[in-house]
Amino acid sequence: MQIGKIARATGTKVNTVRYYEEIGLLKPAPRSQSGRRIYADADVERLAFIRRARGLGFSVSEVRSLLEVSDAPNRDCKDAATLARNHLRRVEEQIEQLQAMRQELIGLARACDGGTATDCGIIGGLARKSA
Amino acid sequence: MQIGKIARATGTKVNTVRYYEEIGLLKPAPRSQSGRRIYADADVERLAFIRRARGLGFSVSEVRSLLEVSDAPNRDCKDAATLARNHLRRVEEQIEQLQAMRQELIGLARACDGGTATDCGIIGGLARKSA
DNA sequence: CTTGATCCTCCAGTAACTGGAGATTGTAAA
DNA sequence: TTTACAATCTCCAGTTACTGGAGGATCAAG
Repeated sequence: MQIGKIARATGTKVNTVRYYEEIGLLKPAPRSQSGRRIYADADVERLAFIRRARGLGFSVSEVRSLLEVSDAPNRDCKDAATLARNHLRRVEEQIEQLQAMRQELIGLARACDGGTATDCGIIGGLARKSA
Repeated sequence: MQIGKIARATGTKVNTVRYYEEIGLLKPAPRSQSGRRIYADADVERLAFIRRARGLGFSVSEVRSLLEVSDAPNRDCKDAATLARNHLRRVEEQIEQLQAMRQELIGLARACDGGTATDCGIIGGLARKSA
């Protein structure tokens, strides 16, 4: 299949597929006579794997590591497990940060009574130390 | 005061202060004879405002708008309120997304029994559609 | 008079794509 | 057969919000 099809099959943009090849997540696809990339079913699976990992927030370099493990079936998966655990921790930290932001934003919004900027709790809250 | 001091006072890097000037969040600071930027107390407050807004996740362009409102004391603050509400919604969406990721990651991690890559629930979970 | 700390400007790099220009190639209808 | 249109190709610039560094001036202290 050509690039458009594998892109559609995995919910990826065509440019992104080429980008993944460029950075080595996908190996260079063989070409047709006219130079178009040709993909096999296995490539769809690999790309889907990449997309799922990215969708879970793994960085490209982490995905690279995950693919390495995946490509070596006999390999111990502890690297993958470590990656996943660390990533989970990061995600949880982000959640906490965002929840703190949320609380502050709610506080700010509550302090806004719809008057002028001087009286506005949002502007005022940002301007004073006790945000 | 010079740039190092205002930077320290607001927990900003020196380069970042210059960057904010470059993109117009701070107006060009007057210079000493030798060309060094000179700041007043009001600039500390403005920079602190910027930092707090950024810390709450507002984008630079949103901060720009918030500053505009803040700079026009008689202006109706509804633009600021709208910005804050929209931003709050974005933050909440992000929290939800991250929580979904978190659940999936926990599921993946649980499926890993520490064996080889072939049997690993992490690799397997990423490889199969039902992640 | 020489450190060492600050400051200056300019520029490149980060992450992970995304979009577009300009040129081919493939296909299908008129 | 021509003509149109879709899909592909390569290359390159732009996005966000900084961050870090090179290379060079300036300043205060000892």
